[in-house]
Amino acid sequence: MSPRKPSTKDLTKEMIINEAHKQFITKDFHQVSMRSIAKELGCSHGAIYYHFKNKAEIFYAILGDYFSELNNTLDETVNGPGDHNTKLLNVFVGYMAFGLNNQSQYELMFMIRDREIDGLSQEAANLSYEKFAQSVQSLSMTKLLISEIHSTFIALHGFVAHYRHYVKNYEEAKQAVDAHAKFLMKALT
Amino acid sequence: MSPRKPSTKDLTKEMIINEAHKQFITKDFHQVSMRSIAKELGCSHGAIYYHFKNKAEIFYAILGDYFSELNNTLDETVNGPGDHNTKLLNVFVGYMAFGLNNQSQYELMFMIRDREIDGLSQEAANLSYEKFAQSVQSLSMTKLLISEIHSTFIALHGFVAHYRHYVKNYEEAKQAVDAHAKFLMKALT
DNA sequence: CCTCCTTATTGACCAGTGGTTAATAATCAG
DNA sequence: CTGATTATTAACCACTGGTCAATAAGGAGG
Repeated sequence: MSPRKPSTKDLTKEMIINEAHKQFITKDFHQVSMRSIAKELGCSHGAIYYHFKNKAEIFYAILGDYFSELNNTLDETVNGPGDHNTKLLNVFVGYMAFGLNNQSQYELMFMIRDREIDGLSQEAANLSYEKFAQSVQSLSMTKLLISEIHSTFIALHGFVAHYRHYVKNYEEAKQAVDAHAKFLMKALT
Repeated sequence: MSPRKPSTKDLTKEMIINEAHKQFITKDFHQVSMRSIAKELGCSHGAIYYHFKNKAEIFYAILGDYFSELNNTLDETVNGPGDHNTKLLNVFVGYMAFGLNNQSQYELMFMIRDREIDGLSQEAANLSYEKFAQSVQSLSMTKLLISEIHSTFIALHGFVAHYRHYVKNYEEAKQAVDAHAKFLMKALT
């Protein structure tokens, strides 16, 4: 009745995710194909479908870590040193830096709304936004409108969505990031 | 030496563009295929390649009109009635409305930076941005920083990029559009 | 050891994509 | 009618995501 021992080193979910992740760092979702993953893993692309029901599922599995990273960055900024205004500014900078340093991932996390999301990535995105909203409110001197926080988020999102075509990482857009963060500070006070 | 008369009704560039445009209204760039265009036109998809060197060229040909429309909307708002502040607000609202009412087109105009742009769409996008920047400055009471105008544009872009996943047109996001426009007004004053 | 059952994997297949190209049909000029 | 030019087709290429019958690999029980 017992199944085959998983100890024998066949293809594992982990191996697939690792390989997909590896390629995902330099290519985007559409450029990483099931066949390119299989080829690098030395198996047929059909085998992958035994472990994942489709391509999206592989990449959604990867995104979990990135949502965590984004949330942690947020937490660390909020709970870190400095006055409220500085922290708030750093929350903005941190968000943009994350987006620019993880462009392929950011795209899948917040930009692609592929056919029939299982709500998987969608839910995590909403959670991240909630955390962002609460952090911004807690760091603000005054009571903010929900729409103000939302507009702020959208403005940050717009920055990442725009600059990812022109820079490879945060470093290359540092000045613009700072300016945008200050612009948003002004809008909130 | 003269070629065949173009008067005979074969396949024309115009017919192809019209059909592509027609499908482009309800589907996005990736969903409209050379074969779907050819099928509707009653020709083989290979024939299209005689008139256009590739798929992108067809769609870039379409975008010209949309850039014009966007620019015209901007002009009309600036030269229309109302005080400066109201006009400025309407510039913001107009931009977002355009983006939400022409989502597929907006995507190609400002979001997709496909492999090796000929600078075709890129250039038009820059021109549109320049027009926007000048309009905003001319309507503003104070001298604005370039970075402020840029941040404003990016915030508008972010709004469209975000909301296009949730609404079908401007009407459905009217409230949020207004709030966002007011938010940006606050940031600029 | 041998059979049975489960799991994991292959490779052929499907329908679709953008793009190329040799052959050919259609048309015109001389 | 002949020859040149243009426009079109259909077969082809190399891809994509996805499915599935056949099968290899291994463990459990007799």
